[in-house]
Amino acid sequence: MATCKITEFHQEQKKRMRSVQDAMDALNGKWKIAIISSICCYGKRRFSDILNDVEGVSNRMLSKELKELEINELITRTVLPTQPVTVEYQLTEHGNTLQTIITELSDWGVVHRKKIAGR
Amino acid sequence: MATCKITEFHQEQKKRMRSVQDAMDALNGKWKIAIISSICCYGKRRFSDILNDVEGVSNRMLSKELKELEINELITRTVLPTQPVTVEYQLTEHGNTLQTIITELSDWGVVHRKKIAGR
DNA sequence: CTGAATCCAGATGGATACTG
DNA sequence: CAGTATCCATCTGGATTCAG
Repeated sequence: MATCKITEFHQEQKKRMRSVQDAMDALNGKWKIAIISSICCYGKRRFSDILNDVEGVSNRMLSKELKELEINELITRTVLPTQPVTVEYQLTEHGNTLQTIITELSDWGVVHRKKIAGR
Repeated sequence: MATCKITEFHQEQKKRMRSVQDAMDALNGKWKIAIISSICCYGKRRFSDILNDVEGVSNRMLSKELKELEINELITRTVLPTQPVTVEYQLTEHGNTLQTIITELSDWGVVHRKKIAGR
């Protein structure tokens, strides 16, 4: 609504852009939000469960994006001493702070879709 | 903080995921946030100006992403009757509703960077 | 069960040159 | 000035197979 009314492209502005980019980097990838949603939804979730929840994802991509989420400390990975091995994933506290943003993105997405396609 | 405590992967949940995806689709691309920030910052902005603001973007990509933003009705494109031609871009009302989200993403990005790199 | 490895097609994006 | 066109290297991601 209010424009920024700045006459130069401030450092401030660049920092802001960098921060947004940092956030986007952590969330980019075709499946990350869906994966987070799946885990969040159940609290804990196993590899094969997420594979089923997230429609269309391949084990290759699931593996890759889970790894990235773990590196970003958004989820934890726990190997259970079963035979054969099972692995549980869950959100970290930090990962849980994403829920606000995901909700907002979801809300905006609804408005946006109506705006664009009227569906 | 609160997990969803649901025992099945509801339609509700899938809708949510789809909405988030719709939002992400509108914002994806390496430069979109930066482009929006540049335009927002000045209210109106010309092609070559944005090209300067957004460090690293090529005219090819700028053109492409501006076009996508326009399709998503986030910005408007106005050709001015000058010689040679100049073009002004500005945020639509709908585009302005993104500012909340961008701010939140930025805030989360700051926390996230501290968390990950301690910078 | 949970991945890693390989192969491969298609998308992405930079550099450069060109047009109205 | 504001793009478009072309070439080309790299990245992405699906399908399939293999391994602990």
